[in-house]
Amino acid sequence: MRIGELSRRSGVSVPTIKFYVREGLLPAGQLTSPNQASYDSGHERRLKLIRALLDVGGLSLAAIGDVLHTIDDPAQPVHNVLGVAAKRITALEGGEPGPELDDAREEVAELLVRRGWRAEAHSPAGEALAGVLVALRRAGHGGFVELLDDYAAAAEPVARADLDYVGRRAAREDLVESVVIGTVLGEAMFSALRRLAHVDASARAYGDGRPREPRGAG
Amino acid sequence: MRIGELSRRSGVSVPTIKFYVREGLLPAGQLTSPNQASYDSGHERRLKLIRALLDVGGLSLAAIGDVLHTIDDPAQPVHNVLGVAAKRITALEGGEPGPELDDAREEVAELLVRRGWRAEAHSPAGEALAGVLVALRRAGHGGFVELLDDYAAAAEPVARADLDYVGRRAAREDLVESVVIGTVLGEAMFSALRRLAHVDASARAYGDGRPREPRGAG
DNA sequence: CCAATATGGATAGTGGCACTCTCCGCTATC
DNA sequence: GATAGCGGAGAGTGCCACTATCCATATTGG
Repeated sequence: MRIGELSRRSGVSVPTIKFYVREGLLPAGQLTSPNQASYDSGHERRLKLIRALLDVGGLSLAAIGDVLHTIDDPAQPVHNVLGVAAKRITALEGGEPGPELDDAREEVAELLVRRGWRAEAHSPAGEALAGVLVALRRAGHGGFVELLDDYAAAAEPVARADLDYVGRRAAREDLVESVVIGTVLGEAMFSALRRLAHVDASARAYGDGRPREPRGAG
Repeated sequence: MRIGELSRRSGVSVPTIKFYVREGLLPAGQLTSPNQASYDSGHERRLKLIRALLDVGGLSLAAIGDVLHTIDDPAQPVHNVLGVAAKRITALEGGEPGPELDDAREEVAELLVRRGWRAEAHSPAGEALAGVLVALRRAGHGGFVELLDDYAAAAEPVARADLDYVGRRAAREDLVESVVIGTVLGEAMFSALRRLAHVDASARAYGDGRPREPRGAG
């Protein structure tokens, strides 16, 4: 197909597709003449992945480029792809160093031990968590940190479900893509569900005129 | 205190504080002379809240202004504050209408019935979820939607913990602020935990028994 | 065959965002 | 009385994700 059809199918304008090719996010089409090229379903798929990561995942084009580059490198082991995807979701670069941050890192390390998680406190995710703890305390809501274990307990089955989904993929290309999609869009999915659950819990707690009803486990 | 000290305490530069005042995010200081004003701990607290929502929560200044305006309006009921906070987290404006989106909305409605959640499918959170489902399918990973119930089950205890934390606040100002902090930073906290849990699950599934590889190798 | 449209490639420009700079006349402080 | 800081306001900056324009060439429909 030519660029016009690719544009129609993907919902991305022709100039934007050209822009993505220039930026190295999308491979150029196969040239059939000096100024004609053909694109295939791989281009369409890649374009949809870019738009999902950009629009729903909220990643920057630079971050997306990083992720795609890792996906396309067949030498990269799968867990590296996960690492890059996770790293680029949050651009939270540590924050200001200081005793607050050191304490938060220590707390993250303790949490990992407490839960027996095989992860490092200094990994990007660990740093992001420490940054959140610091921000909570700085904002005067250090009490919220008490929920850390509740949150961690909820994160475990989610992560298991994610890995289970990824594990069902056979082909490497499909696998690494599902890692990225699962990491990024899974986050958006959970966030939306959490907010829906908030609405529910808030309706029950603060009243919308209807009587309270107990809910299953509580 | 004067603006210089406020800047030192909050870590926000003087021009940026002035900018926030101009934009209506921060109330002006109490004028003691035509060109002298004094700021108090309330300003400091508000400034730290702004930075937390901006740096960690990833909200835009416009969204933060919206949220703060709702917080400051004593007539606003608490669940409205939650609604505004939830609404402004994701700027996901519905996406393109079409049969895909209608189907996704229907799916969200069914989920709400299935779980007995008192929330509306057409709420911002419901729309956001529908948007994620559409994006997953468009990206060729509709299978990920199978995890919806697993995710929802994990979201319930998280939402309960959030509301429980909020419920322990007495003063209205503290309460609505904790709603915002909990909604926004809680999301960042869970995301970081989920990624840590991924690392753990991935280490067990793909790297078990082997020594950890340094990042970037491969 | 020819006009209208589409294409690849490149450079330059746009609009939004979150600041940041500069200037002014005035005030607090050493 | 010199110096640093201050409140206020407009203009400028840098980054980001496009978007517009231009050119020579290709394809397409009549």
